[in-house]
Amino acid sequence: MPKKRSLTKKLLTWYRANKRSMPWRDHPDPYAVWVSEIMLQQTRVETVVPYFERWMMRFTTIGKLAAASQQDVLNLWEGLGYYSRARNLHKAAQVVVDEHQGALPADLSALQKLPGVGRYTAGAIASLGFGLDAPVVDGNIKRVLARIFNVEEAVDTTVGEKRIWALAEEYLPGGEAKDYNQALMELGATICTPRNPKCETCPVNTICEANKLDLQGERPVTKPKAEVPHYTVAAAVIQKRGRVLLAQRPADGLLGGMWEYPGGKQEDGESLPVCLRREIREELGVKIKVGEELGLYRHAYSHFRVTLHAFLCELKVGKPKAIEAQAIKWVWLKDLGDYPMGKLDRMISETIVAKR
DNA sequence: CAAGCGTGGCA
DNA sequence: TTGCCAAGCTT
Repeated sequence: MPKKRSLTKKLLTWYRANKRSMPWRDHPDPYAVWVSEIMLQQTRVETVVPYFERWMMRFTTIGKLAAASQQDVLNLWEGLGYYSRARNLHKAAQVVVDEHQGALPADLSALQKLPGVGRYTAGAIASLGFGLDAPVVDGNIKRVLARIFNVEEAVDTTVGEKRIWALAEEYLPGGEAKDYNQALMELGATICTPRNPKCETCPVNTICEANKLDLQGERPVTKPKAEVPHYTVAAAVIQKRGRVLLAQRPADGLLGGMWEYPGGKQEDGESLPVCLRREIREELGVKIKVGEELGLYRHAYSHFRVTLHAFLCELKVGKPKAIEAQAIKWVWLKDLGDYPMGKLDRMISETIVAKR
């Protein structure tokens, strides 16, 4: 086993000489650390930077965030994905105002009680925001520690996770958690990468067990992943006097709270127009006439792929009432930007505008 | 505790 | 084109 002192010293020295500049790193305060950590969940630094800048400009304090509408919050988050993060951040801000006088608590277990804050994020706010001695484990750290210590258990199982957290805690240098945690993550992001790690320039290559055994490619061990299903989906662009009908998705689940063109999944053996008429009847309670196809869009989500066919439609019978959807609204084309949508619906919007 | 939850970059 | 993965959390 590597010696603690020698490992942590090498990592800290390397980090202080090589850390990248980031907006939340250059002026750290607990609120900025919190927002950045939520945005960075499963998301790359370069993607987050512009969202973070806009967010901190618009919601300068936790109080301002708490007082905002969910619509404004989702709008700033649009395009970033995993929208429950935005809804939870908003909710948590209200908890912080109501129960912690508007300031984040400098306490690991109190932090972890906030919606959207798990063990990693609580540790990150505690160490990076408050300078406390708390360990963190993210995807980078799992990989880095699994290689340095040649961990043979799969890191995405309960047993493997426990082992990694124990290593993170055991090797945490007292008083240096802030830089040490970031050093491990920075090493994972820039040197100890999933593919083609740059072991030649790694500051701990003489200590790393996987490097010594030439097992970098075999670590970390993970369990096999499930196949992703493929769905065919139909969406209706229902127009009326220059406006289109948007429906708001239910608050939870996929794209929760976002606006979309109504429609849904094609069932076995069903034609697309039939699918669309059925979905619109169930979702809005009206009948439509299906017209020409506006476009075909392919998109990959985390756990499935879709091919979406969008059709220009007309209302035939009845006035749309929200049944499956939370709410519906006729929206001028120029106002589409005010409504937070997922990628696919945004693509359809662009096609509509381009075709006019 | 396995499954659900977005999007973009890269090989 | 497809699969993999990226500063995870919730149910």
